[in-house]
Amino acid sequence: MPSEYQFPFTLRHLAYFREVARQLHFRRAAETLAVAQPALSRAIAQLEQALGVRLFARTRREVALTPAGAALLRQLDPVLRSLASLSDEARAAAAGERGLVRIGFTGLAMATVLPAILREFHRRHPGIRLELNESPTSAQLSDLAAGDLGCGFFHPDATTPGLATHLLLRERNGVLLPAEHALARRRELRLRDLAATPFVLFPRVHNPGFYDRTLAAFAQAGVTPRIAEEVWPRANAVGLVRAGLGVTFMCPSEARTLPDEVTFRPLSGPAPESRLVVGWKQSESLDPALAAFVALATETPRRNGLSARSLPPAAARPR
Amino acid sequence: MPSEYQFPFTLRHLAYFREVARQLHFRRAAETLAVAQPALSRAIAQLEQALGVRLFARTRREVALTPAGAALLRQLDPVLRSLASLSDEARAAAAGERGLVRIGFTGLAMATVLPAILREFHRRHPGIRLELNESPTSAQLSDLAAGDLGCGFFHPDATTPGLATHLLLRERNGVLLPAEHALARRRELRLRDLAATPFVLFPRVHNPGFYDRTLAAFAQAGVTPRIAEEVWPRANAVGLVRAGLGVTFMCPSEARTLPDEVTFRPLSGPAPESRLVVGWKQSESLDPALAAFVALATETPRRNGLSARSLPPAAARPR
DNA sequence: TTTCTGTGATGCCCTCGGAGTATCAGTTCC
DNA sequence: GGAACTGATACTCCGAGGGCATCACAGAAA
Repeated sequence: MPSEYQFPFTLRHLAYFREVARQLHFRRAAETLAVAQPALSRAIAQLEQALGVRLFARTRREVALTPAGAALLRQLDPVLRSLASLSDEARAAAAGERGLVRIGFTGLAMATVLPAILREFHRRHPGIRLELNESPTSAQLSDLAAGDLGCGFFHPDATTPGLATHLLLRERNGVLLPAEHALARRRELRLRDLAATPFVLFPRVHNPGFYDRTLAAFAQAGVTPRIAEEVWPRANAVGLVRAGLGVTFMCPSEARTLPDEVTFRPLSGPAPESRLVVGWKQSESLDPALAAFVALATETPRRNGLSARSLPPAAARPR
Repeated sequence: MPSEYQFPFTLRHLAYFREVARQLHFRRAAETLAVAQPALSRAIAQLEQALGVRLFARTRREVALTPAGAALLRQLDPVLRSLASLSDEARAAAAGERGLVRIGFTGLAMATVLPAILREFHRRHPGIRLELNESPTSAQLSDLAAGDLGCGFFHPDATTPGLATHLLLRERNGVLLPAEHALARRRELRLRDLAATPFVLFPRVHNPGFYDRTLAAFAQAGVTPRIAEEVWPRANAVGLVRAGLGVTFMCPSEARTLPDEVTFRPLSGPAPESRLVVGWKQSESLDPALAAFVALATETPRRNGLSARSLPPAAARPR
């Protein structure tokens, strides 16, 4: 591994060489470079000695490039150009015009608010790349704490210290059931109607908040649910319902595009509630690219197709 | 056009930054770089001021990269690498391991000696690119004089001053005639047999030496040729012969792969002679890449499939 | 041939910036 | 509260880079 770069020349030498090579005339090049001619002669001599190669064939009357000089000149411009762009790139990164934001999300986020946010963000900040990872709430929380994730779209449990969150979505769930299910003919269901029906749920660890609210809703309705299967990610629950293994809960937002063999019905009375937040690590100096993303994600979310009344005031704002 | 590159930083700044960014520790980085820690602190501060961007987030106890610093670090290595390769490339060019040789050639050269030379040269000097242009002798001579051509494979006329040449090929021509031609049944022909047959030749200007030797051979045989067509490049003469428009001269070397409709027959007695030389501009300091090519082209040419006795001693050698 | 003009190289001196030493100011751990 | 460690600052020194004057040489002009 090249741990050290030691250069036998300086950028000054290279810039001087370039000008002499372009003009093939020391005096004029010196004038262009705004230095005296002797300084230029010395600088070129130093560069030649540093490289161990003669760069110019000088007669008393003419200056010509040697093959080595020609090779150097040919290769020099791209290098100088990318060197010059270094500062611009660094400034762009500082201004949040470049960068990478690592984003975690759950299936509900991708089914609801996330696509619109991504599209808009890419429009506003084309220089910032996004890295998207679907992962459960629990994993996102630890990744956020470890700094492996810039921000996450997840389902909040208790508030985690050091984490700022902003509520994006709060929806009463409905029920997804096989189309041929007896209850599918009703327009609306109640939890207690489902006492005898096996449920498809998910491992509590992945989203304990929603899991617990679900069981609380059952308790409130005076029913003990029959949990037939646990599956993850939740999107796979649709397949199990379709196969007739049971019914499951689902947000109305998620229920827009469904196969024919399943039916979505809203719940009246007690119902589990899904909450989606965007969360990021509290910090006084947020990465500019991340700050830009969070700013967009926490904007007034009317354009996400949610009715304004379903949303509480913002919990926190970056910066 | 960016005529001037002015850098607000030096390579020293960049190398220092890189080391601090890698170690995230000023004191240890200073030790690695073999400077005192204050010098490093100042250099980084200067770089930050020059770029107008904070590169490190320093607490009294910890150093971290800012987004700008991360961006700079990410982009820096490739630039430093190509910068470091500059000297190697220049040295390689001086040593003749890099470069470009512009080569002119005629059809005869490509049909005989050139392919083997090109193959061997590419094997020995993979870093040197070759630019190949087919052009007549006259054009090559002026291009060589003007420096637009490094060396040429052509048919010598009078020796041109300032040009070094080396004879590669000297062959008595035979005759190429349509397969159904009456004379095609003979194993060998004489020029005077061809008195009544129309000839396909070429404009004298393109190769006056061979043209004149051809007419001289006719005169020696006591025949005045009937010139039916003039065509250039000479390879196209095969097509005309094939079409039955006449016969033409050809080297045995060229006559190895021919269509069925034409027949090659050697000449006994007087016959025009083709000469092929490689020539280059006489100079005390030849471009290393060109020198390498000329050295190969003027090597003992046995491997070109020519009998040694048909070749005079080398006329000149580079260097 | 001689003179003149223009080329890049060299000698001398000065200045400015980078480096080292010593030290400071703040943080963390015991 | 002290010890140990961090990066930043003050001060001095020195050498690299620059300018000015000049040299050595090659063509052009007379």
